[in-house]
Amino acid sequence: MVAHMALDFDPIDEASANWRRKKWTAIDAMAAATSITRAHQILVGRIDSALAPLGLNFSRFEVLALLELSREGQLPLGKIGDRLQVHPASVTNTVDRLERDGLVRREPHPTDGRTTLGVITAAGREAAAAGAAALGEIEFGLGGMSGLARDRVVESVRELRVAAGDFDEGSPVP
Amino acid sequence: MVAHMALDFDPIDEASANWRRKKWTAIDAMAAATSITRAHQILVGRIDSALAPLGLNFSRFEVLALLELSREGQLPLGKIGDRLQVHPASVTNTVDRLERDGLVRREPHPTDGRTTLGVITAAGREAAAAGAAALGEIEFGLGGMSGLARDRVVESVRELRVAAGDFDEGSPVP
DNA sequence: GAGAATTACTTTGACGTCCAAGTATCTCCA
DNA sequence: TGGAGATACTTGGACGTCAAAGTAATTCTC
Repeated sequence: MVAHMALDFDPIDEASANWRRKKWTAIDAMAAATSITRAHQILVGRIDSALAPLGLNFSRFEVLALLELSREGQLPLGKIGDRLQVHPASVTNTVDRLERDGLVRREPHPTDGRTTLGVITAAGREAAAAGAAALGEIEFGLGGMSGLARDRVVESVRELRVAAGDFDEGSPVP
Repeated sequence: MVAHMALDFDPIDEASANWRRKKWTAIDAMAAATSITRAHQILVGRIDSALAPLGLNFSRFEVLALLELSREGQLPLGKIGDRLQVHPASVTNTVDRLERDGLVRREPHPTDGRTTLGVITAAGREAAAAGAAALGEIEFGLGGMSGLARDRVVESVRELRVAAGDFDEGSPVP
């Protein structure tokens, strides 16, 4: 984590004022984008700190959780990338480390020679549960954000995710 | 950018359902954290694409914009890190590249021998303006998110930023 | 006023992400 | 059925971020 000095003003408000003075455009968008960037930074810092004692970080935990929650405890690496929206090379890298730590193992796909399956191990299941507990404990780094604000973030970002083509609209809330 | 397949369901809704089934906790927080993570990913992708033709990326642009908006067009590197909330080593790295491209130059601080100033050059000012225009054009990657949603994100994240100690509360909106 | 502590920046190393290119396998279709 | 194209994963390179250690200069303190 970065050691910061607390400012005596809201840096985003100040940036907005400066941009306005400079007559730059899309100031509301700038403020929102900066907010999301900073929020992400705060969350990753808190989450990685909470997972570090378990030998995990957010990426590794996401893969473990996805496998743990899958029906068979295994998924093709490509499927993992699709679900987590990360690059295939990142999946390879993450699974390498999980495999090195004995939390996941690779297996060949029974019928498709191109495909590699990531299979969660018993140790992996334990790590996933421990990670979920640790993250629940710290509310996924969202401490300080109200329930209403959390809901609004989810709703607001859903608009963006739909626009980005993450999924087809109109899916029912389970 | 990662090439993704559009899913026919909302992956966050689905994850929430799975976590509920597993009796894991803080599901609302998980959904909000996942939303912020994904939003950040979408924004960075769009923003970096828009800035790439200018030889910039978001980090570099942020430094340039900060300098361009500063009173003297120059700031100590440490100040830059404080404002942008990035690690000193990252500032060094970013300024290295900006300096290599002639958009910023380093100068010794006139009275404090420890301090290095980042000074924006004429080319840097042009790049900052061009970057701001390019980002305004794409609304900072927020295309698809309504004005109401953007405002709500800013408000919601402000709670988190205050909790994280980014700044002292109660600063007036300029 | 000399040494200790602090501050500012850089360097080094570990890790994560992406792109582009490479290898292996499968699918499609003439 | 055999080759072109698509698909799945890995590798190598570039870049960004952070932590920790190193260097240099300033400030504090007795």
